[in-house]
Amino acid sequence: MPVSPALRAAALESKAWPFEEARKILKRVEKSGQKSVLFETGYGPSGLPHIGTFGEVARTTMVRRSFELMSDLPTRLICFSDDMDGMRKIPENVPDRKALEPYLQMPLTKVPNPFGGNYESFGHHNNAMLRRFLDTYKFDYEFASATDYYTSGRFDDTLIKALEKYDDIMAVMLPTLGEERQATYSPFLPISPTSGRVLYVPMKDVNAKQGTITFAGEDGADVTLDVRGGRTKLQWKPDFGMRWAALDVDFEMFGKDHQTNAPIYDRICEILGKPAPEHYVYELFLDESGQKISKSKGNGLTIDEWLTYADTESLALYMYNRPREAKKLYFDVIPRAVDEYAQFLAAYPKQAEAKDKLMNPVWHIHGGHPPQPESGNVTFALLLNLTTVANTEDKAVMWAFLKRYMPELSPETHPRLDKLVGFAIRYFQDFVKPAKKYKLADDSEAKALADLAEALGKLPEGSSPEEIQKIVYDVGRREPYTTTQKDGTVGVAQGWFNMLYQVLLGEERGPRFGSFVALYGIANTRALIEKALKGQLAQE
RNA sequence: GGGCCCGUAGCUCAGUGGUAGAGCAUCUGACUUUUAAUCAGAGGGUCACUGGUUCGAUCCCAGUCGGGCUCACCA
Repeated sequence: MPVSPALRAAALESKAWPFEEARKILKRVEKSGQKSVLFETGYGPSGLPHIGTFGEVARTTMVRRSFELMSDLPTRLICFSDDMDGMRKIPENVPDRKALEPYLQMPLTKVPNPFGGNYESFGHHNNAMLRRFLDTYKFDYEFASATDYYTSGRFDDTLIKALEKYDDIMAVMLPTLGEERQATYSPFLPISPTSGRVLYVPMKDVNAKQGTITFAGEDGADVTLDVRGGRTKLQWKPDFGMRWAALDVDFEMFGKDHQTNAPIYDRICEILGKPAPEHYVYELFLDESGQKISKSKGNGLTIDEWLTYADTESLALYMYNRPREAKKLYFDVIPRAVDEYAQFLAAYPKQAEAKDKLMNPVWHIHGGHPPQPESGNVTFALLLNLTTVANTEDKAVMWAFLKRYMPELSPETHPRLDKLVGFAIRYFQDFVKPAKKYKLADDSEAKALADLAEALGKLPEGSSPEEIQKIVYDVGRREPYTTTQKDGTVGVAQGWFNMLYQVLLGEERGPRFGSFVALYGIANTRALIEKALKGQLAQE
């Protein structure tokens, strides 16, 4: 789709971070005169997809879409899995760990899949998980496997180049290593022709003309191996640079943990004759108490947890916001993200100037095509509150509450709201309900409740909230709940209602009780009272 | 030590070269048969500090102080 000149001009000026990054790429392509642009994200073989994976692809895509506003050059995104890496240790979370022991140090694509199934190997399994993950969020990407790329020969030319520049590469690498490691370091890792393991051994000879390396094999005898066709792979740092050079990668972002090493990857890439890609360093996430989130610690939020309680758009907003800040990632940020997203989306159609539209996060979240916002302004914070008040796990009851106040709403016309209702109910089930503390009714309270149940029983199902409320007051007008009103008549004290909430709902406060009964149902309420009188609620 | 980021209301955080903002919390008032997904309002900030650029700086620049994260022969 052609980009309007006004939009393009705004993109070239915009201060939104994806545009800042895209401009760096634009400068680069103007200089090189290249005809296409390649974005890359990379994955370690061990980790299953996690929230950082989502963030990296989402953010890279934001830069990509921003770039497309500035330039007509075609772009691609490659998601590269380093599945040829040796299995250094057996992951904790696999069945029958012992069965994997014989495969230690072998490329992951040679390790049998501990999860069984149709996948050729553990690596293939992990790749499939990654792809399924990315597909779930409808990312536009091309998957790439290190094993495929190495074995098919796509890296061969660059590997030969690395042999030619072997000394230069060593000169970059050695100063970054400790003394001990320096003695044995090699940028080339042969795959043992006998055992299939990835070998970390020093080189005895490198021959660029022949395309071979020579090293001491596992039995001690010298082995000479052609580096091409997947017979060798490169060490981590040179591998980055080699890959960038071989694929002509233009942009790759990564977390701060790579920051110090990035200049080394870049240098290798340049030694291999290609300009290093543009980079963007993002911050890692912290948990509620400010500790770094790590998979092994299991702190912070997982992507599944986020998406249990909120939608993808809210997570994308979180990822858009200030990638360079170490942000806390825990439950409390979710409702806010959901509501802010809705606010930004509602504002978008009203924004007349391209400049403002491009500063709106929803432009980036939706790649320039945000959907129409829904009418109504029910916030997620409100819905979360409402589940507590309504004390329900039933969407229909939630909607009944909603419609009483805003009759124009319905699940059919407001599908997004309906989804949020579902999320709010999960929140209720997981956080509110377990925290409930039901009070056990004492004798006089039990008597009052029994009277209430009886009085309610005389009302027909479907009575109005007002009728029910009248009964509730009538029954409550007894000791110790009476109070004298301004006009001198006998009224019902707040304590009566507090008792009802504490005993029946496990809350300190609640909705207007007549409304609650009308929506919850008279028979249901009587059953609830019965359970309370038997002490069943307090036991739960 | 190198690098990155942060410092704005009691708390969590937005924000912009032109009179400081939200949510929560606090307080006040109204209303309902004293129950709140109600309504109206209030208080509270040297925008860390110092200098510079500018007609004007919370914002840009330099420095200072304070805090967080990251890197050390793992990819």
